[in-house]
Amino acid sequence: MASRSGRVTATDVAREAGVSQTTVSYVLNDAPHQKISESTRRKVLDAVAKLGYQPSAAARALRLGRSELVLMLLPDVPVGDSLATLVELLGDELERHRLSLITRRTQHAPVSSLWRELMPAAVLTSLGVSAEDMAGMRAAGIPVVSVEIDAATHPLGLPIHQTLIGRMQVERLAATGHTRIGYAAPRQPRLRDFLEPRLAGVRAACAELGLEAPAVLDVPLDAAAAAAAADQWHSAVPAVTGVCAYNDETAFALLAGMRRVGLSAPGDLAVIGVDNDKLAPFAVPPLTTIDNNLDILAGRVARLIVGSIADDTVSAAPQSVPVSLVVRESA
Amino acid sequence: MASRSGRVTATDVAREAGVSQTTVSYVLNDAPHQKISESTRRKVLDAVAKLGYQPSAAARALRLGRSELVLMLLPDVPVGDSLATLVELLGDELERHRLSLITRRTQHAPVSSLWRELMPAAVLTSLGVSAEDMAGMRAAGIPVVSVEIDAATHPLGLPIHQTLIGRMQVERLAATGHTRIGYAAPRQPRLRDFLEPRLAGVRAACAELGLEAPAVLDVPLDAAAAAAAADQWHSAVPAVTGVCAYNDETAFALLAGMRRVGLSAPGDLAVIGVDNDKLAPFAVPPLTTIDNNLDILAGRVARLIVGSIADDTVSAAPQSVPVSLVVRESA
DNA sequence: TTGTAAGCGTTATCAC
DNA sequence: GTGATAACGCTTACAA
Repeated sequence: MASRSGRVTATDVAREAGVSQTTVSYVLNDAPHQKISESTRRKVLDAVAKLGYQPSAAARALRLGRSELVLMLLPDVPVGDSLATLVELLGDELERHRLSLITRRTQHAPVSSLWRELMPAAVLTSLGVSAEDMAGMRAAGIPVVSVEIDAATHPLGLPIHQTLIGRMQVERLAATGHTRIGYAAPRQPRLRDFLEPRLAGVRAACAELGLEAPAVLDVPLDAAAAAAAADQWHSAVPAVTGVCAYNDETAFALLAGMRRVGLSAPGDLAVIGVDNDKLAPFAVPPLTTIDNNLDILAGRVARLIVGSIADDTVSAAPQSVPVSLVVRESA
Repeated sequence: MASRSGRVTATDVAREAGVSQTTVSYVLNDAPHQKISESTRRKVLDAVAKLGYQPSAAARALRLGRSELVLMLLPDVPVGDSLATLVELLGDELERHRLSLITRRTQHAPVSSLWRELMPAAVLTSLGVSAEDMAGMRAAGIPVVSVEIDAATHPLGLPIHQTLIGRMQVERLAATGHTRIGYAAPRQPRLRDFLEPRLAGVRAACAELGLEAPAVLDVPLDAAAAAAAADQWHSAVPAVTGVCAYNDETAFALLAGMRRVGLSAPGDLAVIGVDNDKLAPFAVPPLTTIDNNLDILAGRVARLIVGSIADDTVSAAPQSVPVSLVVRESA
């Protein structure tokens, strides 16, 4: 029976089981250093089941000084397919550990007020979190895992090798005989932070393979504009014959643009995307792309989080996440 | 200065401002029935700013009996593009009201333990939440907003007119001269609950327009399989000339399948999707589709939630969400 | 107008 | 082995 409010509390369970509330807590938390007799344990568990008791997350958080929430700070970019997928996968993964994922845009509220308020069990950052905030969180004992673009500056984070992605795109194009490479960049300035490392990888790979620097053009998500870019690449001298697209979305736009000016892939212009979008197999022609294996990343990040919550030692070995080439027909 | 833990509490602010902790609370909560002198208010706010005080969500939740979390219960289907978008938009919208959206799969944990544990400010349900859970939540005073498929059974929810979507698809095809309609259904049995009302709408519209019942075929996300379906429709007697796809994804697969067997849209087979996927303009040919205006839905749901948290009167007027036809070239 | 004090439901430190 | 008891940080009658 509930005390006076509608809620069933540990005290109610204690009363029902004929033990003290303390004992209930011991049983439920699997006795840190306590020995609970089997009979008591039974009585308590029975009472719990009978009353349908659920501990209050708020009370627990207040007492422990940290909640079971994982705060994910998102950069202020339009969340694309792949980031959305990562969030979803991560949420599922964390759910298995009784953790709830909360996402917040970095810009909407000062980051510091956010973590102070929520006392999250861990914080996941990607971009745009200030060094002070980082330090503050760490000082407060909150494990911070950063899924960063640039592995070098964040040695404790889990890197997505954006640079590697760019490299792999070029390598594929080079392997299929292309020597003059184009890069289809999205227009939104907001994406700059994501774009740059990928483009850097492309540039580096071109240099290493002895190719000319990539011809970078804006390819907005608009067929007409994409057509202009396609045309420009095609009629350059020497002509660009292979294009790395920032992502699959951009690749789709480019393919549509090419169609408008009578160009086809991979004959006139080979196109390779990034993300392995669900629709990539249905592009015309089916889109060759780089899969960043977000499911694997999600699993690793989740494990890293769970681990750093358990151990205080943030031994977060920054394992790089595999990235794979998916060959279809466009490149 | 923090008491002894690292945290800055309202008591610290009080000390700094030279007032009682109560006064701090009054000032910060904008004085329900209190009159605070301007000078005190200033002192408090200054101290808050100086110390960087942030109230503890846990303590507040414990005291108030409810947190500032909004729990969204998701059906156990692979979260597709459109549901993911809804979640994202909703999260952004709720963030503006200082609410945090938490998503959970209905199946992973018993629903009752979830809400009892989190004491959410509101719960958002879509499918697969039992009547008992509903009743339990309502009894506990938690506003429940259901974004349901079937408006009739959930008069307090906010309906997405899935049925209307199906209707509109057929109407477009009929308007462009098609009399024999096909329906491209996804294979996953998990999607049944979403599929059925749409298909029902298609059936109803066919009947009302005096057309034959739709020829329903499975169109999995596989070009080869989709090709078989396309062929079957095309060679039926009388031939199916217009197909409603379950969603844009299915439509993409179908278009790819058609290409394999030398069929083209809309000439041989007109295709109309649902979702207005970002990539729909880049389909070959550009995909005609139904936009379910999730941004509008998200806004309404958010307002409904915020409203029902404020008022206790769940006057949730179930306003239906507009759905619009986006004409491109495929149908 | 401001302060005192009683909880909200846990966990954890002691006694027994 | 088990049980009082004191926080955790906040809101809100009730006093002053």
